[in-house]
Amino acid sequence: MNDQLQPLKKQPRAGKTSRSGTQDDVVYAHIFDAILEQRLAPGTKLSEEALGEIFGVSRTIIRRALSRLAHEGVVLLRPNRGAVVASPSVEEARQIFYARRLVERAITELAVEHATAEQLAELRQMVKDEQDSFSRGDRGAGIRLSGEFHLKLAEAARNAPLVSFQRSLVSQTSLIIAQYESGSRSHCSYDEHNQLIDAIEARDAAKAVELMMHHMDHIDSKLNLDEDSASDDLHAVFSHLLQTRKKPGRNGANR
Amino acid sequence: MNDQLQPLKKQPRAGKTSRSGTQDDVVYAHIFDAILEQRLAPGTKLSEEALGEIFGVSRTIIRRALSRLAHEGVVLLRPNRGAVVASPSVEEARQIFYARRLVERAITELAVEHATAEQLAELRQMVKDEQDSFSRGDRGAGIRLSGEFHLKLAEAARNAPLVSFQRSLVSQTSLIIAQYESGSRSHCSYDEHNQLIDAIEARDAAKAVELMMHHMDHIDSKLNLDEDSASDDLHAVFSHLLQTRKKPGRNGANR
DNA sequence: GTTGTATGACTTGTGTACAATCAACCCCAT
DNA sequence: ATGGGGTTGATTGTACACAAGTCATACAAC
Repeated sequence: MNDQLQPLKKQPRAGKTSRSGTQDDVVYAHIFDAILEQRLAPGTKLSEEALGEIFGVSRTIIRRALSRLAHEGVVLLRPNRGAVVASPSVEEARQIFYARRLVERAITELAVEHATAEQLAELRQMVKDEQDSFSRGDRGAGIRLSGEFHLKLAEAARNAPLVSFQRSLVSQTSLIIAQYESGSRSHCSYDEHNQLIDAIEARDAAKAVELMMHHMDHIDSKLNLDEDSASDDLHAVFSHLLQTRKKPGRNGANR
Repeated sequence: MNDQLQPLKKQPRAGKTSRSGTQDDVVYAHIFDAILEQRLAPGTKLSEEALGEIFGVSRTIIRRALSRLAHEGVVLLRPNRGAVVASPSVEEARQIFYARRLVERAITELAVEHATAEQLAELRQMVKDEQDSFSRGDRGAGIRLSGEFHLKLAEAARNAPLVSFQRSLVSQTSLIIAQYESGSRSHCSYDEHNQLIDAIEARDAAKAVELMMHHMDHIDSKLNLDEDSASDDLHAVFSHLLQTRKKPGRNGANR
């Protein structure tokens, strides 16, 4: 279970939430990334002690990071029963996508109004990185960068509450993609991202919003959130209840 | 400073977030309420030890509650320097109101679509309670109930992410009102709330949204967020920098 | 063979002690 | 008198230890 978490390489990761660098944030960022890159599957149990050993900190720190992740909706904190990576139901996914459309529309309009040349350049760089990752075959990094693109766009909108809400929505979307993705088609086509930047740079709000909505359509058309995916089998139907059924891999526990 | 916090009366408060009752939630709810009722002014220092003594729990619990409040934006957590009640700047207030308009519009549309008869009844009851509080002269409870009305409406919209976002926005709005309210006029006129319920019950989305937007206009027209409020006096201008300037009452330190 | 129950191991919840950090204060020099 | 530097006091950050709860296994009864 825990071999999916790389043990704390100190190198200050690039475009991340790496702020003052209190170990608190480091742990948070690593788990957050692991989820965005889908190295942590929905339903995975997150043991406090195991994580503490991996990152070399006490449970206190882990606990704070988990509680923060829980508040953002990517981790489910069950009282007395520990934390698991959230596994959104179809209904939850719908709600998240609804909220995301709402927020992305507002963000796009605000970005058209407020985005600076510097921010646009950063966005273009991110799209390039994203494209590189995909063509390099690093699907995980690609998905994460795609998410961070939408987050960066929110920052360009200059509205702090929307940014924090967007952070939560983007990471949950990543989880949903992990759970419900149908084909192996590429996700956020970076081409759409580029066109979006063009429209924003041209200060064409109507076109930018239209592109963004189209982009949203694309994303969830790639998922099968239709009921049929539910009628698969009992195990899948109640996956959000069981959470984790497999034993914690006794022997070779931690490395 | 701490005489503004009532020391944990066990009586299970009525329409509140009082869930499973783990002391964690109790502390959170009490501080949250105190802020919504404006018994805790923006900028007030929230000492962990003092709160722990007041509520009869260890700092561990207080710390969790504070971190949760910080995530919702009503408390500012300065590293190594403790927590204070947030004091939003004019710019932050603008951003919050923008986001709130966005969310309230969506919530209203969804509520028109999803609200059950039972929920509408609850909403009407809340408006009545709110009206009672104001006419009873309990301005604090009135403001809190007014905020909880908007929260309840969000729940009727049946969209979990929006509810949690709305919670954060409503409480921050309460702080803004505390800081920037001009006259002593009543706040959310409960009459507007009632008309809103009527429109929702009639499933008239257009009218409901119009009423809600009008309602939002009313709320921030009562504030003076215009620059002039900035030129008031030095103390107000830099309140977000100083946070707490007064000495900790040397001698009779705690108690 | 299945269901219900009890015991044991393990995980999480909470309190407390110690270390690190910051703010205020005082003293001294300019 | 004013500004700088070190010291003191208090508050927060982190780790650890114990208490409480949960889950799993084994055993007994039906």
